[in-house]
Amino acid sequence: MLGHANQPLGREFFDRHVVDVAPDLLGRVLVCTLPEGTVSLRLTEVEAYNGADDPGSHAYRGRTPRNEVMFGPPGHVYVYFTYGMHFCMNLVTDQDGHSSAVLLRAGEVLDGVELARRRRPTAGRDRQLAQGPARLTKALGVGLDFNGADACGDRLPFSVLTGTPADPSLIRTGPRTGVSGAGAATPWRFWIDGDPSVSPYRAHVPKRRRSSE
DNA sequence: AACCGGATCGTCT
DNA sequence: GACGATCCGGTTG
Repeated sequence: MLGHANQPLGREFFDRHVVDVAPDLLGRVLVCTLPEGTVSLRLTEVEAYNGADDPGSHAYRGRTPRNEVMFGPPGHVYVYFTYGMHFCMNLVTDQDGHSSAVLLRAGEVLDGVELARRRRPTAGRDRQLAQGPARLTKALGVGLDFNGADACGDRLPFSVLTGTPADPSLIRTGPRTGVSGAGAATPWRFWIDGDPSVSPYRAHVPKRRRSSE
């Protein structure tokens, strides 16, 4: 039954509450096909961001040109640029008008390991190719130009396949990485326990102000 | 393995 | 004008 394991996920998959979609994405296969070739990966770590009630979300303070896509229909890709050099990628969830999305934090590269390694020459082991949200986008070849792209249907470059959903008993949850303030407490980070491609947990550490002495 | 600082710029205050 | 949903290379234990 191999064919059954790789059906594309339709828009209805994403048209649910972000906290339901996020763990359900674990084990799914994200495919990115560009002129240079295809890289696919099995999602192993994600984070839920729920715009309306979530102080950690980019959308919390309302609609801006950057977060526009989060407010649109589900199944689309929200890409943002951060730290002056990195891109991170989300899949928009919930109905049109809501502003929630799932940040893709890590994955295991399945197809296109060679291409991914060309894009990430500093990676050590293969498991590190997409270990971390900015590493994941780099391995896939994703930049700001794909903000707003549709991840459902037959359109390139993205599709999300059913893959083999993670065994629910292996799914762990915890606080989100890099989120400070009230939103930090909510355990909306999901990962597959024991998977080697899951990025090591780092608690948010506010940058210290240099004291005057 | 853990910790530190530098890189680098769009976004919002 | 400050800082971020980060990564990397260096150093120290």
